[in-house]
Amino acid sequence: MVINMNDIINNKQDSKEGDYLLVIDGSSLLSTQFFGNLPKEIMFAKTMEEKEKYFPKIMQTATGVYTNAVYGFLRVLLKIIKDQKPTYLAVAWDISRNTFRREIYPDYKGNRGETLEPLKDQFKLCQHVLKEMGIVQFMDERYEADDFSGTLCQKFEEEVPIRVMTKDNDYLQLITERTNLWLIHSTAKKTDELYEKYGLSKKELNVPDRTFLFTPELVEKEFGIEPSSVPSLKGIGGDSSDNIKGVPGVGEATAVALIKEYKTVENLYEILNNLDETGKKEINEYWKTLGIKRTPINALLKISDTELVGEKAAILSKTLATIKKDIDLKDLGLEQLRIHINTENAQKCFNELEFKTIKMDNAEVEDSSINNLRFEADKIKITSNLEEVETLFSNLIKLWEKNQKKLKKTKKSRNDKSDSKITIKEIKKPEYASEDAVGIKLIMENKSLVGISVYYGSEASFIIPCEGFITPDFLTSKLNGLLEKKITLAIFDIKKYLPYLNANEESPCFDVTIAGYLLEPDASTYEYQTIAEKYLELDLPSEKEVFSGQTYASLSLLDQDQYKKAACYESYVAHHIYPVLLKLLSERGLLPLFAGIEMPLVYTLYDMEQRGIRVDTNGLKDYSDQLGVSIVELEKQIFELVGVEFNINSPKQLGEILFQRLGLSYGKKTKTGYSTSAEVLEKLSSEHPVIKLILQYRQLTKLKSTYADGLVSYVEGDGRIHGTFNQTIAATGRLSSTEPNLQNIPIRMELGRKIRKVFIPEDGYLFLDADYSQIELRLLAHMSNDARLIEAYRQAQDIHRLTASEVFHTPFDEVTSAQRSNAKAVNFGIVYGISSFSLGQDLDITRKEAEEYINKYFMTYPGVKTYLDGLIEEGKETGVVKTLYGRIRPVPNLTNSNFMKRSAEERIAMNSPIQGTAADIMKLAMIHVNQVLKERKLKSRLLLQIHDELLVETHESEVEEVAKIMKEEMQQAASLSVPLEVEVANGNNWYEAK
DNA sequence: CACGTCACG
DNA sequence: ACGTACGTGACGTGT
Repeated sequence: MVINMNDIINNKQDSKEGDYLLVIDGSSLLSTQFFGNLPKEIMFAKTMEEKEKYFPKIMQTATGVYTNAVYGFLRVLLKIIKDQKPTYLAVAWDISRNTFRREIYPDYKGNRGETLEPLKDQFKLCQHVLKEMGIVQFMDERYEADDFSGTLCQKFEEEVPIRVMTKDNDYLQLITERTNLWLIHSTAKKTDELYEKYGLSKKELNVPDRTFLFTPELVEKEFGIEPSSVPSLKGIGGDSSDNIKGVPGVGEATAVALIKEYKTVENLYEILNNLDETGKKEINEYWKTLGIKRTPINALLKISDTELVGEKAAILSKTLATIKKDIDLKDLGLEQLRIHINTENAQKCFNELEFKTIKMDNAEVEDSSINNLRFEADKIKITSNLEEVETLFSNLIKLWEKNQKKLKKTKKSRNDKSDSKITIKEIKKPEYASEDAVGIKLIMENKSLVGISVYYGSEASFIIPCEGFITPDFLTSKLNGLLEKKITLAIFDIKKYLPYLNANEESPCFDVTIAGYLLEPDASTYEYQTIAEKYLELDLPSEKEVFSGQTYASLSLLDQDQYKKAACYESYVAHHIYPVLLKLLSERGLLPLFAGIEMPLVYTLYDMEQRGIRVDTNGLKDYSDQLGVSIVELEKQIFELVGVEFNINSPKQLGEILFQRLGLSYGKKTKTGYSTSAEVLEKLSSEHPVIKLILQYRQLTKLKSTYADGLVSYVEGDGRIHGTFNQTIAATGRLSSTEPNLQNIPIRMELGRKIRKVFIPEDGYLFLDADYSQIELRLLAHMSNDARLIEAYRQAQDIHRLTASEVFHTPFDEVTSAQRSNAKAVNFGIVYGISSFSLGQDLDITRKEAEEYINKYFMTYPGVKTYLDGLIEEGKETGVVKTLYGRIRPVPNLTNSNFMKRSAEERIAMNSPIQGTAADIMKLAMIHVNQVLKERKLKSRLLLQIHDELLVETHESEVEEVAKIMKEEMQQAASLSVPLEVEVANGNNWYEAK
């Protein structure tokens, strides 16, 4: 049977979305981006002098040209071109205040302050860049951006639908069925609230971030008036931003109510001017029914020769607020606005402006070069014939060898450029072939191998189901044969297949999933579909999509064509992606980390999972029963106290009981109701005796469901739990543990801690537990190179006490335990990327006091301050922060205009290098410990890693030797400017060994 | 399937 | 202008 590869690789569908014209109010967008990308010190500063102090912190080029606004503008623009895909584009600018409106009203926009110095020149700069990019722009001394926008709308809306992007709401008047508005808000929250209010999905509407899509209907719903009434509304109510006064004495609410009723200024005065005294009284009464409180009729009818009041003011204000739609644009045609970005010029500008994180190719504005992968008409052979399979493999090996010879001839030796500051101790590690790998997929069903798919170019691509003479063992031996020939195999998630793949640390196995993870550690998945799309620009159906609809539980996987497809896709992508990822890893300095840490670690983790950890199932059941008894008792008492039975586990019901039935004072609220978190409840514990019981109940049910009962279900036939360690989840480089999570077994509370007694070693064995002492703070000392912190650790001082002594101005020996524990919180806070707000909350002190602590801390350890600031700087410049071993963490939001997002990213930038380096070091230690144990043929085995702790099951006869190995390997995993301390303990269960 | 809550480093 | 600590995973509830 032969499958044509064209049937398998579906072409990317050219989803033809509707053409439309996008008109951007450039001045609006540039100024919002300017303010959004200012350092927060400037936002907080009150006086101009204070603001100026921080101008040097604004993004600028090496020569001191401010670029923050232009940067933001371009990012937004390119993102829109990519995501919202406009067909035509025009940008309109305000370039002068001397517009025709000033001729009729000299105070027009008279209330505007001076533009901030750093923004001034960016208008011209931005216009220059757009010009270079080939984007059509409109600007003129006499007209404003809105007049050009209005004119463009008028001219083209019959030809093509239009979107106008601005932050000024006087543009609302331009809205029609054909012309919609993207109104820019300063915060995402505002827009989200609006979308929620009207039950709209941002995603479906496909709108840019922080903009709300206004249609005529939505204008009507939100403001109660039609778009065309907007100038009249401003005619009455005025517009403070443009210094349009409206009718003096009439406020905004009244103006809205009047325009809602009369639509235009003219209609309103038509009636008002023809009223007699009784008519005025009647209309006053009528207006009251419209919700108009203070009667504005006198103000509306006021007449004066000297002042601008009443109708005269209304008419003038309306005129000023009316957008001009008939500027003569000569013979401008729509086609002249079609987007054709001159990418070369654009990239040149970006380089000049030193925008390293904006690349033209982000925008996908050009037709991405036709993907040659799509046109391969490769053939996949499916066979379970022994003879055929043998031939396929031997042909594959011949082909490989031929290709390698070719490659070696043309290839210059690759320099693994690495900027990691520490060399990785020599261990066994794989050597990968240049640019060429065999893509392999092992097809599993119920944890057994049912076949493999191999992809190696058109001449050696096949699927082999396990049938007849083709056994799992046979396939294992064939794959092994490839590895012995040093043939590089590219596979997704190798650890999953190690039962059938006899690979070890030195095998040239390239785990595509892990490579994807190192290149982009905060991605959500690394499935073939995602990887193919990201790096090969190839659109494949995901495994899920392939399977959807037609799976037959009764049939074995490989009897179903769609399973074959998915297997083919995966080996196909693995093969094609190898040279791409290898190059990227090399370019980004990630190869030493990949080959020296992550790949060898795969086998260590596999060993740990295979070994599993023994559990005293009876002990676990007893523990569960005891908890059960206490829970029932607590339940009874709680129901008695509140006088009604309810589900205590339901935050909804509990909230209603506590805060409505019992009337307790609620603190926080969540999206869905009252918060009943432990934090909130603890503050209430004096208000009602039931609170303490509820907290106890929570504690016990958690222990019973998650730990006691939860763990029992994971114990396998051998009396052990074989959990999974995930290597590609945590964005910092840490491991994660699932099914079950063995990294969050209780320890902080005694009751929970007791559960550790059921984790027991094999008969004749003991547990050895080793943990790094304060590894993150020590790394902070090393990485910041702060003299004082380093000295303190070299002298083995109590770091929390030292910090307390300095921060609280107390002699070292007189530091109280409360001071020490506060200082400890500060130390932690620093590692997490501190904010005074949160530290204050944590310590229950004011924000100001917390800020004092932080300031004192930074005065004590000035190197730390410099280091942390440097991390943010580095992140802004390069888009990533790095660990000592070169592991990267993207931090794209350091320039986000949303304060919250930006601040969160700053904390990430400060924390990730530290947390990540600790993870790197621990991983190295694990590989070493595992390797030494095996080399020395010891019976002891590594079982668990809990971030800074290792648990080993040690044979009684080996305790001392293994304790020494652990301590030494962990301490020597990295050589830093401060010592790494490791504490080792042993015991007959996990409780004792800690 | 999202959310709230809580367990760990 | 925003209302937060960094990094995880499992459970129960309620849509």
